Amino acid sequence: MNGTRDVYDAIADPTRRKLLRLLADAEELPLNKLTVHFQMGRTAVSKHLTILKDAGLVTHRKVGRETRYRLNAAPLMEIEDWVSFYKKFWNERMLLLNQILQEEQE
Amino acid sequence: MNGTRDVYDAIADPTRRKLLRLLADAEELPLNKLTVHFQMGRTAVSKHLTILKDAGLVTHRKVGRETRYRLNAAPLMEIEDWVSFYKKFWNERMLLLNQILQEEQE
DNA sequence: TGAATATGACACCATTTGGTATCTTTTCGA
DNA sequence: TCGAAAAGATACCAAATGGTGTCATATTCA
Repeated sequence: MNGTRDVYDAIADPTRRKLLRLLADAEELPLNKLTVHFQMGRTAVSKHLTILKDAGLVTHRKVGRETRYRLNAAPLMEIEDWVSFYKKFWNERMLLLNQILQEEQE
Repeated sequence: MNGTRDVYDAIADPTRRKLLRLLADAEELPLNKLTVHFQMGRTAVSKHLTILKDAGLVTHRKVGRETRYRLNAAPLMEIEDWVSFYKKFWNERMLLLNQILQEEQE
């Protein structure tokens, strides 16, 4: 099911962010190749992939006896949109910081 | 305690994102003014604010009998950094989509 | 002073989360 | 053809999460 899971929720877990990164670097990877990079068992990794899939961040296809996963970054646009709203605040903060530093110099 | 809580984790909850937005629009707000915007009780909102505080996304100060909360957007830069890495993927996807649409037109 | 307001601090509870182990099915390859 | 590899499905469990209600404390103000 797509869009079932909140994207914010999907990326909250460090394991899932690492999975996204691995898929970003490798185009397409089966579960067992992904599992190697973690200390947890195959079932746990599979669950995390299901969550990513439910958020639309990952697609999969069966090839022989393995199911290969692929990154779909599109849903991350929502995060980008959301966070961009707050840019002005940390920019304002930067301006304030610069102002303070400048005053100290004088 | 600052930096105690993962920023990704802090923004995963919709209530907490709404809190950030309310603070973004209002500069400074006490707990009771914030609580009005939610269906849950005061204690629950307070807990969410503690989580935001632990992630460094919020500061607070006591004024009389109320404690006023203020947005600190700076930690969101980490999110911005993280998500910007994936921009190229949805851009590539866009390019691919445009290509397909163009082929269909011909 | 005394009531009402604002909040902190707990104790408590149901549900979700993130992991495990195990069993089954499908597929590969010697 | 038969054993091993890959993964799905499921049951289970401890801990975290997101709420609640209640009591205590500090502060305002009539």
